[in-house]
Amino acid sequence: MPEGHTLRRLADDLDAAFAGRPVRVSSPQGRFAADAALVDGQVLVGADSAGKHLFVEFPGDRYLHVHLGLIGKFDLRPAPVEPPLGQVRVRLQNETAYADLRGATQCDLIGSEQRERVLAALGPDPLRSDADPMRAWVRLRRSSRPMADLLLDQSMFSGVGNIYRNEVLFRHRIHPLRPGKSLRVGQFQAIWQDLVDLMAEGVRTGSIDTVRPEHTPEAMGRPARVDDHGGEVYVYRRTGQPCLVCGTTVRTQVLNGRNTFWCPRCQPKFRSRAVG
DNA sequence: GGAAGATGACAAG
DNA sequence: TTGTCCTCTTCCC
Repeated sequence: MPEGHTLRRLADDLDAAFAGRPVRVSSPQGRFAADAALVDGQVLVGADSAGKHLFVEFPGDRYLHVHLGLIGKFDLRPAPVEPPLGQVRVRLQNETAYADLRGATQCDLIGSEQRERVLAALGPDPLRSDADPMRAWVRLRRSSRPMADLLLDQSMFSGVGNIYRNEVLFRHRIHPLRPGKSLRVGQFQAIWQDLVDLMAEGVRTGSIDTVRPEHTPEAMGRPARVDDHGGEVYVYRRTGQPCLVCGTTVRTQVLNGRNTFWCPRCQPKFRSRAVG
């Protein structure tokens, strides 16, 4: 489930398990073998995340840079170490724990200059206290692109993935196709603050829960239900089911290759501007 | 047992 | 817009 909160948790967990001690670095699958040899046995300095990127630091200006993509996983387990199962691109291990990376889109050993380049390409990250949302606003307020599109653009907001974007649009009653520039600054600020809160909660719990207390199963007298991804949501992957708020059937459409979900009643189509 | 799909991001046309 | 990469799970026969 690689959205920003997943990467932040992963960075924190890897840091707790490995930082400050020598670590064995290997590539059972082989694709990372040459790079692994360069840092094998060194002290792991620390792990950090930015947006959906993970950086594991080694001495001598070296960073293991990982992007999990759609299907990547970095599984951390306590010792004893088990033989690698399947395609393990990278394994980190010490006396107390080991972590296996599989299916990542990106996995490279880079220097700080390259790392800076990656960071520079990212928009403000709702999980970082030093993020400046106005950087996103100045672009968004001039953009005709749909909000659904803008929210997934990592140079606009980093760390936001498909679940958070669909859910935050629902929570603010904004139609996915509504152009960025039609938003008022107050709406933008509310969305940003909501992302900050929701994603911080995601880091705490490890799941994406977006349903407000007044709409929970208990409050609405519905049977309890938890989605595949471990939390409760309003619209994400709820195609054809009744909206939790108004009962209207949740709709879906592929937009820019990504599944988009919304409630046509709670998120009414914006009025097109009068031509003239 | 095999196809399809998935919380992502690219390049090519 | 389409194709491609990467791996695992779910669904259908």
